Amino acid sequence: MPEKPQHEVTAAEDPALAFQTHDHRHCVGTMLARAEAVCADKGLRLTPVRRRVLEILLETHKALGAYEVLDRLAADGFGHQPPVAYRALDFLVTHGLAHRIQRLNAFAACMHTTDDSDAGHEAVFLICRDCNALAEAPGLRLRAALEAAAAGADFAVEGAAIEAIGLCARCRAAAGEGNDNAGVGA
Amino acid sequence: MPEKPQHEVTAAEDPALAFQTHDHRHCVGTMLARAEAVCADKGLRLTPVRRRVLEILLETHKALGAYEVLDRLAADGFGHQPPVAYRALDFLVTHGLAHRIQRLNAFAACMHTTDDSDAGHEAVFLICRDCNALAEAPGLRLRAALEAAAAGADFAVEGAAIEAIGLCARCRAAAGEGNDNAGVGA
DNA sequence: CTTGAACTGTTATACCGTAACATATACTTC
DNA sequence: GAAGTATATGTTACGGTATAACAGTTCAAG
Ligand SMILES: [Zn+2]
Ligand SMILES: [Zn+2]
Ligand SMILES: [Zn+2]
Ligand SMILES: [Zn+2]
Repeated sequence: MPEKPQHEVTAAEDPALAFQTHDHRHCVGTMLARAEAVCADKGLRLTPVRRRVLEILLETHKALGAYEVLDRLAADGFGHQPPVAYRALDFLVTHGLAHRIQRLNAFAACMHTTDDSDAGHEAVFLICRDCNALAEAPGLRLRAALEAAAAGADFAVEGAAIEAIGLCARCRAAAGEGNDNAGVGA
Repeated sequence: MPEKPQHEVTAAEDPALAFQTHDHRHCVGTMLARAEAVCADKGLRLTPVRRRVLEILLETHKALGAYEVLDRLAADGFGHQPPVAYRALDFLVTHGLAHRIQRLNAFAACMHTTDDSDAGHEAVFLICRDCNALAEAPGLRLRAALEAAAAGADFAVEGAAIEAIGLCARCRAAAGEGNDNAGVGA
């Protein structure tokens, strides 16, 4: 069954979209614009490599390995060596424009519009083990629960990685009906 | 200031102990006994390598890299090749006797006595960025909060890694007073 | 234009993890 | 106990992930 037409909403506002067919150009445009705004605001330089890396990450709601990113960069005429990718990725992660997904040794574009707690903001990552799509859900509640749990050990939380593995609605449905369906989120 | 004398409590019952001076032999004894009980119960074989790996992990409330474990194994007359360590570690992780800490690409002995949800039980890891000590706090509340957050994206959580970075009480105190203090937890 | 800081690119290397196969040990069945 | 099967241990070899160190380039002032 085909999806209903989408209105102008990005996965930044509704994480569930990452697992659905949607007009992804809105996601890309919104997040790229935010990146430019953030950099202008903080006096950071969104150089060609960095911008291209962000674009590459934004192409899909999935996490990409550094070497995958590197291959794409190389194909675009940038450097062919790991540090080229890692440095750009570090820049994006440091300034809250991308996230490292520990579990996958991979990176994904940040999907937040709210630049209130810009760098190192808290997020929860939902990773579908079937289609590999990745959504970024708001983690404020979880952060509070985490700090409560940590308080019991007299531990001061500075940052947290919260990564859940599971099945998105689409893949659950497919599994239940013996259906097969193609990729999503790009 | 020296710590007050400890009674017979392990880090399994009080995660905070992982960050304090304590009689660690209780931790080791308790967890080793639990491992044997679990294996006997499930018909698993806690072979010499596996047992030794668990002992190595139990030596300290810190996460150890696979190659670090391997070096210790080799020194004890076991194999010198990576798979020797990885297989034993996989066994321990699979059966809930150890955990993989994604953020550190490292492993730590499980510090739970409650074998209710034996394998793959949920836990929150608190990692002190200063002394590298690691505590395992109960994660039931967080798991609930996580499922609630995931429900918003119609995502079914099957497993989660929750890893917090921060400062333990001891290291906070040391930082605050310009003190220096030695290692802890072993 | 000069100077220093930041960015890009390179070589080389270290760390983390697994595939594939050979050997040895432990259970099962006769 | 012997034969056969499953499990565990050990080895070689390789692939994926990440960083150190250094050289050249671009940029923003001064
Ligand atoms: Zn999108
Ligand atoms: Zn999915
Ligand atoms: Zn202990
Ligand atoms: Zn500490």
